[in-house]
Amino acid sequence: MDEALNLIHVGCERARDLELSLPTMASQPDLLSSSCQDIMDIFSAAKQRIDCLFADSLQWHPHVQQDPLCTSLGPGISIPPSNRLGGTRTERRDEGTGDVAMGGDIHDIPAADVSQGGEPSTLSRRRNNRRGIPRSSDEERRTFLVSASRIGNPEIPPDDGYTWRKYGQKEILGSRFPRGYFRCTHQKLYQCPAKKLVQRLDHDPSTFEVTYRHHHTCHMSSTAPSAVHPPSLQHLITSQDTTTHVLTAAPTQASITSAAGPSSNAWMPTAFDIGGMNVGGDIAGPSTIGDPELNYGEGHSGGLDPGFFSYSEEHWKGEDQK
DNA sequence: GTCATTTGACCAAG
DNA sequence: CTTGGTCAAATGAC
Repeated sequence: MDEALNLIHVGCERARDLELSLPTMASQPDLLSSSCQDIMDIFSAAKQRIDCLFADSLQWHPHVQQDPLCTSLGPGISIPPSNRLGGTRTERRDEGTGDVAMGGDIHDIPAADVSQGGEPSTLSRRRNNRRGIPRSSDEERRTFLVSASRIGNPEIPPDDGYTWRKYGQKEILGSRFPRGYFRCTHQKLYQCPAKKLVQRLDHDPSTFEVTYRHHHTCHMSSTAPSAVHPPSLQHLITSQDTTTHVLTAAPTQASITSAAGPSSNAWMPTAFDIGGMNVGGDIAGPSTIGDPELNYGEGHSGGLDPGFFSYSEEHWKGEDQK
């Protein structure tokens, strides 16, 4: 891991140098291009090392990188579909579902499809409705820890570029904070199945556990309003049977919908998404580090905040020591 | 009027 | 029976 970290260090330094040199290099596209290539190569090498470590620690097979189910999060971060926090019955049950087809195997039943029968009363109709998800489903889940404390209000988790509509909130056993349930705002319009569950951590209220289910399909539509401005990667933690990806992102205004109202829970996030597994960052702005690996998702360019790494490294080390 | 949030009830799985 | 996930009526904001 040290080797990967060193590479990331070097890459960050190069990126910073590039940033400082931008005014002068702007007129030298060749130099600019080669500098970008250098940085890409460095991060790419770091990614490979981290991937290898990941594969080893999780006993993944080498094919994991080619596995379309293992979606790249950027340099060094790949998430298997079966990745999730352990502990709950649901999560345990989902173990070993890494081969589940992603995206195509949607188990959620759209509301429009749920109603059956003729003209039942409200009560009977609701009784006939299939409530709750089949927890034994093999649906894909991806869990991340999202720190909201780096930029902006730590009470408000970062934006992920998607717009979410809250459809439920529930007290979870053993948790001080309720879990919020969100679905893509465009679920109906574009039959977008993406959902996310957001829960604040007991021991670290500034961190949110965000679980994504299914992928966004709404942004595939040319008319879909969803714009992806994924967050920058913060770091990841691997522990025992749990691999949790920790990210941080700058909060933005764009897609915060559920927290808008005065009656909303201040902490409850609406958007920070890797629902489409699009992770990168809008912090870096135009100076995107253009590794092909960083082109997360469907045509959304990603960027990494040069400053993010220095932060994440400290964080990483701290977590590694645990 | 439209859209989003809140919240109690419902449902399936364990 | 317990629990997590979802539905949908009620409510509020714009």
